[in-house]
Amino acid sequence: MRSGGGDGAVGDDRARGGRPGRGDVVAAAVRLFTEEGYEATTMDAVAAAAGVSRRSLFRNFGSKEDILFAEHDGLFATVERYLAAAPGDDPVATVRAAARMVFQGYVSAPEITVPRYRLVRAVPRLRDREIAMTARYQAAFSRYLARGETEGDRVLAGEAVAASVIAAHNHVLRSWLHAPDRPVPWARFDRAMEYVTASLGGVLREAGGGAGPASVLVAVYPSGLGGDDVLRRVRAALETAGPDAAGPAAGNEGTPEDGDW
Amino acid sequence: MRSGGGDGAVGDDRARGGRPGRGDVVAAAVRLFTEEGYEATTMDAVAAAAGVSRRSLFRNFGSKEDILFAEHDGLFATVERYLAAAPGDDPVATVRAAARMVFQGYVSAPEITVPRYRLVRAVPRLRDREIAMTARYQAAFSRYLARGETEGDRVLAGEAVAASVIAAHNHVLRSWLHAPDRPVPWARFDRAMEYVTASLGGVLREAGGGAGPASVLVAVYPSGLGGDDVLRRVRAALETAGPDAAGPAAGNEGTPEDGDW
DNA sequence: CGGAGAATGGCATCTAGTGTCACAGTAGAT
DNA sequence: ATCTACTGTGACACTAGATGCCATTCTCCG
Repeated sequence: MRSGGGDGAVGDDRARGGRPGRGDVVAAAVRLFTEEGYEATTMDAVAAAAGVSRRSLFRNFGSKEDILFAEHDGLFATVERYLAAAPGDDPVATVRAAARMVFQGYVSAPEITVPRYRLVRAVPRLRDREIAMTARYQAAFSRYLARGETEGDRVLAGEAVAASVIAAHNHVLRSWLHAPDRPVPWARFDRAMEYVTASLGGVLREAGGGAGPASVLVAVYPSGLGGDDVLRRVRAALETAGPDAAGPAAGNEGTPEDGDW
Repeated sequence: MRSGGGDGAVGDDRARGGRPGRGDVVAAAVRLFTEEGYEATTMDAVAAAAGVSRRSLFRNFGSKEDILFAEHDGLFATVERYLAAAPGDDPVATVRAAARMVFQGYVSAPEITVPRYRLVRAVPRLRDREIAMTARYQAAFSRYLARGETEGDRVLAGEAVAASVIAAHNHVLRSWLHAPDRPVPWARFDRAMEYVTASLGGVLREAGGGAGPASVLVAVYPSGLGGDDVLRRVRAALETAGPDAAGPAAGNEGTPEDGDW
């Protein structure tokens, strides 16, 4: 790994020589939280370790927790744009693909997600925060599956599917987080998704066959983005296979490379 | 409604003339939160309105949020004891009954749950807290359904069922919270439970037929409780049909009395 | 009545989070 | 190249949730 960190998939805004960027701050905070404990680490300590002022910390991250969950917002925004732009012909498959994007977002930034997972398991406050994050995804899935309706079995079915998809996602994700050095269990992920959506999704699937796991590149970007930027981000996503915090990007060549089934 | 409040199903520990009990404090806090907003209400204001000192507030409730979610802990403990003592012959039915207890806990204390629902929808911090609470139930359900196993399809199936049950519970609960004056939709609740567990629960159901909705009184108490206490609590539960904050109790005569199916 | 134990109140203190203002770095216009 | 408008940063002050400490009060029981 490089010396000071800050060119990974964390969020590198010119962290070369000038002021420390978001990535550096997050790295310093994660280190302090891990070494000295989350509660015991004051924001002054984080500010000092990161080389910024305490005020700038709050300005750029909002709160102490948000330092750990900063990259989540970009990923969530990407997922929401994906759902908004997705065709409605096979909603369950769309949600499954969206969950795949979330999973991809986790496994492609292990420098953050792995130590954060340890912290989340230890600190109740952070655990609640993580749960609230996944609940946001679940709510987005439910909204998409409901498609305007506000009452009836359709809504209930959508919420059940969304909950099950999130549960399956978390199930596979946890198993990976326990041993992040092993290859990413894409096969197990797809199998789990298949399992939870096979039975429950019946009500929602009105057209289009089952359609196996999608192994295509999915990229969603803000509409007001220049062509060069899009090209650059797609290339970056293909190379590093990971989204950065500043700009949303999700790249993934989803060939199952797991050997356990 | 009585003058000072405090004899409902909130948690009345001798709130007659002496010091204000938990129920009075919660009632005062809910009133302030509703009238002046959650963030705008300081703990000093709550302490003054409830007639206790600020220090005692924190001592008895732990935090500002916990004032709103105080009764949840008792209900959760009851559910956990119920799961621990339940026979394992039909785990899905057991979880369904546990969800019914939770639902009962909500609908039997509308003086708290209804205004809290309004607050939860408005204040993000409280929304996260509510989500974390339901996640605790979901985790308890998953643990019960996993029954020791830590890997494999059994665990995934259990987590999916737990997530779906919670989703169905929340679905019906929300619809009731929007119009709490209408009769409690027990029929819709049972139908939703039936729906989400019919397809997914197959893996987990190994014995015992479907077994329609249980319409029996379920009461779980700590083992170190005197016979008189048990009798008194059962009677109280039967009369008020609601758990109080100090002691866990869940009463419910579950005859479907809803007219919409 | 009196003492033991628990609950309460008051005080000091810590820390997350916010508002405000002065200052520095930067891009664009003349 | 200089002025200017804008954006980000740092420093200070302040609010409020939360905790530790200790004296006081209340309650239960012998």
